[in-house]
Amino acid sequence: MKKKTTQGRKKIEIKKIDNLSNRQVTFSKRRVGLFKKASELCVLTGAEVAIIVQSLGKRVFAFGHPSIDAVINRYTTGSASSSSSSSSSSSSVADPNTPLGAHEIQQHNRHYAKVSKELEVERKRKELIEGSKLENGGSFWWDDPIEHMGLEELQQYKASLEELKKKLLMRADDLMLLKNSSSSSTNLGFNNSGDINPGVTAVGCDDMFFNQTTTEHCNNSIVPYGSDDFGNSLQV
Amino acid sequence: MKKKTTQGRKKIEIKKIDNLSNRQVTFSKRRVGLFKKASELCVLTGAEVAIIVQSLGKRVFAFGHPSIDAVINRYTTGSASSSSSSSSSSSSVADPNTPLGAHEIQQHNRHYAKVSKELEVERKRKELIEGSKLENGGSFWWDDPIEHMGLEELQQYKASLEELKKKLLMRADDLMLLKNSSSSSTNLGFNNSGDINPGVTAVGCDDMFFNQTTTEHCNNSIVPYGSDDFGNSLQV
DNA sequence: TACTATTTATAAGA
DNA sequence: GTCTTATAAATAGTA
Repeated sequence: MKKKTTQGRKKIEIKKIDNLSNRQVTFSKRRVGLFKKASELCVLTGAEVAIIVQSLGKRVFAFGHPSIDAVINRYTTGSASSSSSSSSSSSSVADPNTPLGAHEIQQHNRHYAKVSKELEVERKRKELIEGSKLENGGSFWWDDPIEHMGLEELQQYKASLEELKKKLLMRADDLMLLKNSSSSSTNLGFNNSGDINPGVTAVGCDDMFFNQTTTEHCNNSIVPYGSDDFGNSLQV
Repeated sequence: MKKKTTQGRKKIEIKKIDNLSNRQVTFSKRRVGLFKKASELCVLTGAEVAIIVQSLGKRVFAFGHPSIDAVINRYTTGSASSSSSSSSSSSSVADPNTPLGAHEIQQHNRHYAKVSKELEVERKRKELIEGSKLENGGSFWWDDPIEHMGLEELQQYKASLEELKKKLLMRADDLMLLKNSSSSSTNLGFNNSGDINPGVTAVGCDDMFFNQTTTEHCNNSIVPYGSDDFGNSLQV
């Protein structure tokens, strides 16, 4: 018969743990837990995940699927951000002791700028939606992100846009005829008669093997991370 | 008294979820959980964490404390070196554990909150579209007969049309951009040109959202994130 | 979404 | 670090 040897888990407040050793213990436990969660997320949903964790003691732990560098690289470069200058020499930076090249940093910066810009656009679009959603319930199909469309969907999308354009032109003509009181110079017509878009091609995503790497990097030593710690759930 | 309304959580095998929608749901849930765990780890132990998650749909979610870039940078450079260059403007360094300053983090959090909400809106909108695309059929608000409109109504109508036009133009630009940007990179000669209508190839891995969060239940110095200061206006 | 019944994660100890 | 235990949290399936 067992007696109650411990009081079991206690609820804790999410604030910095004062006691150093407790903090370290919690760090270890939760780091493992975090990585396990991450690996499960990868396996269950096929997502790609990269995690970098640095303890206060400067020890660095990393998790990545399909690889830390692949995910980070894609994040920093944004994949399609190629513009002039620097080549596509996206070398994977595997070792934390290997400094980023100027190219990577530039890419990174570009990416950041790009994302910021996108956010800006997104925000504006949101405002537009907010302002005019009454007209049709807030949903504009033409605002659908084309990034996620397949070929068929895109073609249909394009056709729809063109039809819409036609309608708008007709409508504009009607308006002009009926009431030509416009003070603004905005003309509703699309003076260019070209296609909105002849087609969209995207860079293919290279398929990745399912793989997981986890490493602990330490300033003075490298501690291999036992795959058993959380790799067990990764059995494929 | 409650009756047993659900059978509760079931044990699942850690293997890829076959059903797409289930997979998506699980992804969303677990991503949130993962980020929460990460934030707790940060707060409890003062660790620095960066997480990048890419769904199969190529959407990117990122978590970082004190900032994604800072952590990644440190990882890639292998040392605690400086900032992530661009974007950082504030210089208020208050907490030793947050080199970038709470202010910047706060900004990031706002950013994150906004974008999250926007994404939420976007998703809802998409659902609406999916559900009512056919319903609307050919009758959109801009098809309303203007003949019976009053002056005021007409002017508003015109404004709406102009806004619509703007949107369409932006959309067209987006399409163009995507098309152009995708044909770059390692062009070893097998670009899909030569085709009058290049067509569309499945989405590339480019567009992404930059999300950063650092827990909401953090009341100390790290992330002074006022609960719901932002979400209010976005409720649809 | 929101809700539960369960499974998991984990805080304290040993 | 490991193992135990009681309990807090996360979450799979459902309405």
